[in-house]
This record gives sequence, C-alpha cells and structure tokens, in this order.
Amino acid sequence: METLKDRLLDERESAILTALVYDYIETGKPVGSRSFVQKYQFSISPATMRNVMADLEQLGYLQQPHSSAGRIPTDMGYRYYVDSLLEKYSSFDGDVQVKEDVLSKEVQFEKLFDSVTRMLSSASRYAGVMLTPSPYFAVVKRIELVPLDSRDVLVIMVGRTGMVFTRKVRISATLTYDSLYEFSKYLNSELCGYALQEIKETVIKELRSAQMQSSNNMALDIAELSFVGETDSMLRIDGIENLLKIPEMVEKEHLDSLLHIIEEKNILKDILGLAMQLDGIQTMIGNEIESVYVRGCSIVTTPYKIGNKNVGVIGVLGPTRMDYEKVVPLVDYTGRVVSDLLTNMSK
Amino acid sequence: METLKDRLLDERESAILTALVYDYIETGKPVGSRSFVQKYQFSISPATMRNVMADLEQLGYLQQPHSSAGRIPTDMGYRYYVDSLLEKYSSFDGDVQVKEDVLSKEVQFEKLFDSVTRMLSSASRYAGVMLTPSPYFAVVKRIELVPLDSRDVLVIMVGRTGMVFTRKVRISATLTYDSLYEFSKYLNSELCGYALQEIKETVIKELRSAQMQSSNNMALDIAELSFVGETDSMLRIDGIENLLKIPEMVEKEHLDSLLHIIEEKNILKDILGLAMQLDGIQTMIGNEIESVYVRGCSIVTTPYKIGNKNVGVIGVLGPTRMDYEKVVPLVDYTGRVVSDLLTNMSK
DNA sequence: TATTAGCACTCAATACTAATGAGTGCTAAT
DNA sequence: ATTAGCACTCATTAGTATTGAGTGCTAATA
Repeated sequence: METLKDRLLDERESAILTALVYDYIETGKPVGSRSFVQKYQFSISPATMRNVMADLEQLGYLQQPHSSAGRIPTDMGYRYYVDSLLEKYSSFDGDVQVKEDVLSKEVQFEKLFDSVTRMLSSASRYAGVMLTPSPYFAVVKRIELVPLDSRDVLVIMVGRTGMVFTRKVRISATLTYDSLYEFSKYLNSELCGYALQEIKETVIKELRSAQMQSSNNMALDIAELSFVGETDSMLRIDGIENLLKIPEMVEKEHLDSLLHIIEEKNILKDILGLAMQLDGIQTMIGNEIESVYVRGCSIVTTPYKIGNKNVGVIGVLGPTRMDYEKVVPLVDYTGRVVSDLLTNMSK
Repeated sequence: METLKDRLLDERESAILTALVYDYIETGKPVGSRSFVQKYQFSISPATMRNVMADLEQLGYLQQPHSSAGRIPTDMGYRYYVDSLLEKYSSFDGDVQVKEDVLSKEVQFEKLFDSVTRMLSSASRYAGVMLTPSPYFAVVKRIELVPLDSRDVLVIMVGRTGMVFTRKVRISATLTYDSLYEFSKYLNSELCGYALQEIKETVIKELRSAQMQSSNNMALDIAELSFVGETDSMLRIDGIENLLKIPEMVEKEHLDSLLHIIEEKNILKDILGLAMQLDGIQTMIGNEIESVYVRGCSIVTTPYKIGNKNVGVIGVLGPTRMDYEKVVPLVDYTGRVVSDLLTNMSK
C-alpha cells in the first residue's frame, strides 16, 4: 500500500482541487461529489470524484465539516489555489496607466491615505488596510521652526513628497525669534536632502563631532529631540462594515477573530511590516497568520514605493473564503498607482 | 373613566419607571412584576405593580415584546430616565482637576485626538466618537510657504494651539524663492491673529480693496486658494469592536443600524454638528436620531471649547440600553479635560 | 377607593422525535 | 483504474409537548 503523504498532485487532481476551492469561494457550501461533477462537467463519475476527494483530504488539502458532508478547502487548499492563481496571473509588467484619478487630485496626504484605503475596501467589498509611509524614509526638503511659547518650539518637517510631519519640542533655554531663525537656516542647510533615518542615525552625530560651536549645538538639540521617539507608520483600516455583512463572519468564532484583529492593531501592523520587506503580492491565509486567536481571516498585500524603495504597504483583509481572483489584481494595481503617485510627487 | 393620556407621573410611578429602566439596562431582560417587586423591595404586591405597569404602558413609557412577557422601556421611557438622571447629576460646577494625564503629554494633535477617542471607548465599553476642532475657528499664529516645484506651493498654517493645517496650492506664475519669502512676510503680518473663518470671509476682501499692489495681490491669491474648499472637521470613531461584543447588537436588525451609521458617516457628522451648537450634555435616544435606518442606538455628547467658543464635540455611541449613569459623567468629564487642554495650549 | 389574592390564559423557549436528503465509504463488477 | 450499487451518517427541518415566567381580570379586602 503506497503512502499518500506529501506527493505532488497530478493534472487531474490539481484541476479538481482548484475547481473545488473556486466553487467553495463562490457558494460557501461544502462541495459534494455528485453535484460538483455535474456542475463542472468532469467526465468522471461521482464515485471516482469521491476517491479523488478522499485522496486530496488525506494529503491535507481538503476537510469535511462532518462525516457525511461535502468537502471544503483547508488553509493548505486555499494556499494551493492562490499559488496557482498567482502563477497564472504573474502581474502584467507593462506600464500602469494612472488615469486622471480621484487619487491624483488629493492634496492633503491624510486624505490621500484615506482615499486609498476606502477605495480598496469599496472595490473589494472586504476591508482595506494600509500602512502609511514610514517617516523614516522621508527625505527632508525643508524644516521650519515656529515658536509656540518661550519654551516650546513646533518643528515642521516637509518631506520631498510634500508630506508634513510635526513635533512639539520643549527646550531648556529661552529662545529669541532671531536665534530660532539662525537655527532654522543652519538646520535647513545641513539636513535637507537626507532621509529622517539617516539624520537620526548618523548625520547629527557627524555634525556634532565636526564642530562645537554652541549655537549650532542648540540647533542640533532641537533636531535630535524632533527625531527621538516613535516615528511609526500608521495603520489605517476601512470597510469593516463589509466584513460584518458576510454571514459567516458574524458567527461567534469568526467574529471573535475579527474583533481581536481590530483590537490588537499590532497583529496587523506586524503582518504588514513584514510584507513591506518583500516585493510583489503577498498572501497570508488563515493559520499562516501567526496568532492563536485569529481564525478564518486572510490578507492580500503589496508594498508601495517611492522611487525604488518600499515605504509602505496596502492590502485587503477578508475571510479565508475570499475572492482572490478579484482581490489580487486589485491590490496589485492599486499598489502600482500609489507608487506612481508618490514617486511623481517626490520628483 | 378617566383618560390616561399625557398626565404627569406621580411619585410612585416615577420611582417605578426609573427603577425599571435601570433594571433593564442592567439585565437586558424584560422586567416582570413579581421578581421586580422582590428585587427592589417595593412594598406593594405584584398585582399592584402590574396595574402601575399597565398605566405606564398606556402612557407610552413601557412596552411588551409580546403579550405574556415583562415590560421593557420605550425610547420615551429611556428619555424619562435620562432626564431625571441629568437633573440629579447636574454636572458639578467646581474646577476640573486635570491630572498629569496621558492626554496632556501628547504632542501631535492627530495623536491627541486618537487618544481622546480611544479613552472614551475603552472607559465606556461602547464606541467613542469625536468631531475634531473645525479649522474654521483656528486662530492663525504663523504661515509658512514651502515651494514644492515651480508651480506648487505648500501652505502651512500653524494655529495658536499648535495645530497644523496644510494645503497644496497650484499657481499660474513661476515663483522665485525671494518672492515667496516676501509673500510669506506679508501674509504673516496681515493674517496672523485672525481665525480662518474671518480670513476667508472678510480679511482677504478688505486687504484686496485696500490696496492694489501687484505682488501682494499674488500673495492674496495664494491665501485665497488655501482657504477655498472644505475645511471640515473630521469624524473619528473608535471602539466599534465594543459594540459588536454586545449580544443584542449583533442581531440582524440592530447590526444593520450599526453598519448604516458606520457607513453613512454623515449621519453622525450631522448629529455631532448639531450638538456642537448646544452647551452641556446632550443625549439622543433611539428614534430621536432622525434616520429611518437607525434603530436601537443612542448617543451621549458634549461640545468642547477653546476659551469660551465651542470648537468640536466628543461623545459615546452605544445601544439604547446604555449605561447612561456611567457614560454621562464620563463624557462630561472628558469634555472638560479636552477643553482645558486646548484652551491652555492656545494661551 | 386603592390594594391585593386568586385564577385562567398567553406565549417564548426548550426539548424531544421523526422525516428528509445530500452526502459519504465500501465492495464487487466492468 | 473506473464505476454502479447500497447501506450508512448526520445536519437540517418540521412538528409536538412541556415548562414557566408573565399577564389581565374579577372579586374580596382594608
């Protein structure tokens, strides 16, 4: 008796598995041998289908909700389906035609990010997620210092894309308007053109060691304070209501998963942070999300770029039974549009 | 036979109605005469209680889910309860002790707003809502112009509180760094100290008619463009997950209401916009929310101030069966803290 | 006249049972 | 290797009886 573990699927098995996952995504009901053979015109009998299904189950691609029900995909089954989908799709390499789009008209970044997330959710009918560009990678174009009162200075950094970051900094000495103006001139001349990351990690130190002139040191204090602390990307989610419209999502155990994801934002942040390291479409299916509390959710992501540097991630969060065939191209395309837009802005 | 419509409640009826609403808020189960009399030690018999209940039902304060069930409050019943609660509570007038709080440490406004909304939701165990301060009322402290490319200028307005608004403005003529500097000096001298609203409505016009010097007109163009378009407050919601943990909220019809509120953000915006006009705690209960699609939700709000001007609103959104006794003081207190904080910042 | 006891009645909720039907696994024949 | 045939499984649905918390009404009571 041959062992069935871990072998590759033959042509027929592969076709059947793919069709079965497809069908389950469409209907949400366990797939039984008889109607399945009819619906997809397989030229084999239900009995044979049952045999194949049994094999696929033993191999770990399928499972039965209960002993006399049809088959539904396991997470591994979904994975097989999505992988073969991605292979076939292999994101067209031509230039993206960024239409005169809603997006390109947004002038405030806050709103641009909101639009992107909303677009993802409304087009996919699931939830849209986005990790906004990490300020770390922003290249400083201009620094403005605005005195708020005798001790507080508002530091405004304008990135090359036009993105604005602010920090309130409290300093020890009292400041005159004139000295602030000097500081500002100095900081602009020294820091512009560098990314925040570089500034934080090396530039300031170099400047400090290069010279010990006191007024400039005060300016550097301000700069240093501005770059301390979290310069985190922000997580945006939109369209949770879409997920709540999916009947299976509102059922106890899946609802718990969903609430857990929404509550513990770090889970999503981690996942997206990871996805930022990798180019192209990424999918995480069900149990591949390394959190014991999360069941039945999948996420499709792609990073977006400024120039050729990944600066953030967008994605779609939905049930494991997600319409990957629609979502994958959507995420891919949207990622390209956003990359394009940001890259153009930073020129 | 006396008509029972529209008379005032006597002492006993009032006490019973209040206790009944209180009990229903606690348990969520229809209140029956026997156990109710026992639990609250009313010195009347269940039969008498039934008579009183029948009267209260005829008056419109109570209803029965079905003919042999206990009573539950109508929206009018909740209204009676909340009003008598508010009367008793009458928000203490002493100074608020703003503790060295999480809030006062926030340096970025975005994050401050997030914190407030999150605080409201986690303290109430419902959803926190906030209408961020309308930029309209922000008093300009400083204006910075940053050239992005030959045609685009980033206009940065710093409000007296330290809040920052940005606008990207596209102009026809090509700009030199020097002319921008001139514009910036001019705009700062003329516009600082005015609220955006005033600038938009009167100041610019006055300046235009007062003088026709061309370079200044160009500066005014920039200013005008910056103030055109929506300067809306933003709506923040946090803690929807809390609402989804309430069993009755996940039931079909209430879930639909909830999704409708989340989707059609304008409903909430309108409600909050209205609440901003009125000082003190406001409550909207169930059908008082003028949207046919919304059922079973209540909202408790209060405006917050900078100085003595209402600039935004905070509130808690929950089921009609909300713990008003906890939520009302929470919203009231939080409102005072936020007002205090913003007012101090703008000194 | 307001209150209470007593009683018949209502109805959601629960538990039990039977019938249905879509599905399976196994075996023997092709 | 494939298929027909058959006994078996089990979620789902509908039907039925039981229970119990609740009511309204009437007549007695303070």
